[in-house]
Amino acid sequence: MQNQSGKKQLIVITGPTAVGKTDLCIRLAKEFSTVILSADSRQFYQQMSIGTAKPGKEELAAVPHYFIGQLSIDAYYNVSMFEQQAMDLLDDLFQKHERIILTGGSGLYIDALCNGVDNFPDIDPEVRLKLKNDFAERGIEWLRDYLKQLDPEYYNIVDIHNPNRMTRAIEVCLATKKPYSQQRFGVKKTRPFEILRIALNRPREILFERIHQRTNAMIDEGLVEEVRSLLDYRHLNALNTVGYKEIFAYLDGEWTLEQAIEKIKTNTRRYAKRQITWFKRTPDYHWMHPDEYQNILDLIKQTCDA
RNA sequence: GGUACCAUAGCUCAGUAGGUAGAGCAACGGACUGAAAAUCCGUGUGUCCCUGGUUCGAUUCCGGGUGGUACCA
Repeated sequence: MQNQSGKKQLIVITGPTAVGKTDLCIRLAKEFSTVILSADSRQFYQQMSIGTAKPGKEELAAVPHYFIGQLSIDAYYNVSMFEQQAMDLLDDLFQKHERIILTGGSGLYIDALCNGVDNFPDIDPEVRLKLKNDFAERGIEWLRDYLKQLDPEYYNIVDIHNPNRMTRAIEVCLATKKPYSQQRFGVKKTRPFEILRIALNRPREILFERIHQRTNAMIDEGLVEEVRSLLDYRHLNALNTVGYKEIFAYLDGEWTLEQAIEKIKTNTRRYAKRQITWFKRTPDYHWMHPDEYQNILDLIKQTCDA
């Protein structure tokens, strides 16, 4: 079953939201009697199920899943923690499996596991909070000036319209007392396993139709109630999420339910577009249609049995 | 059936004192290293309903047609 190098294989199955990743992965996992790791930054949260289109009970029972619902809604989490935990877990799981499936739509998380991310110290949450407040009070010019002073090199390449990017750089500078740009290496880490990257896609029109249908299904399954039960946590980052923020606006009386549903569909379409843009820049992806099961199977076997 | 008003981008609409047109939303393209379903940047994609007339030139003015809306019958 192993390839020439004797390495195990991580099969990455990604693609835009609603393309059909879950169904395909369940089928593949059964075929290879293996397990599924999720790289979906919102399905991590225990209390977010309907709105994140988590795999259903039957699916979770059929194949062991990891990184689904392992976090409480108020837990802090980041991509570096994911990299570490997933690497540790893979180390263990590859003892028993030749192939393991990684699926999900969070491109940053997938890339962190495949390529690694640079090492930065943990940042005191108070620092970020203070920067956030200062920015709200003093505006983006202040943020720019601050960054320019701490790290002129990064200032020159950063998107100076993007507060999140600049805030991140500043907090690293403050925590390390060194410019952020001098700690960004972007070196690709080598992994002790082979990685096969597959990106699923469908004609745009069809994808959008699926988003439309799936959003309606979420409402039928009780999305409004799920969101209502999370009202106390609405300020948390985890809930700054398509499908949740729109329903909050409905519960606030800002939009009708119909308006909120339309907004969810629109924002989901945009999210799907951003995902596709992200995946396109990694040339390793084999772009496949989710229905090409045999071709996907052949690709996996070919890569591994070669 | 009559009268009035309307017909411009995917949608809602603005505009052109006659020189082939522009906003919002949608859409499309892009960026991305601990917030990533986040955050941010860029792009107008058009038989100006059809058809005659006037004019060097009509989306714009005039006539007719078609469709829609409102009111009157």
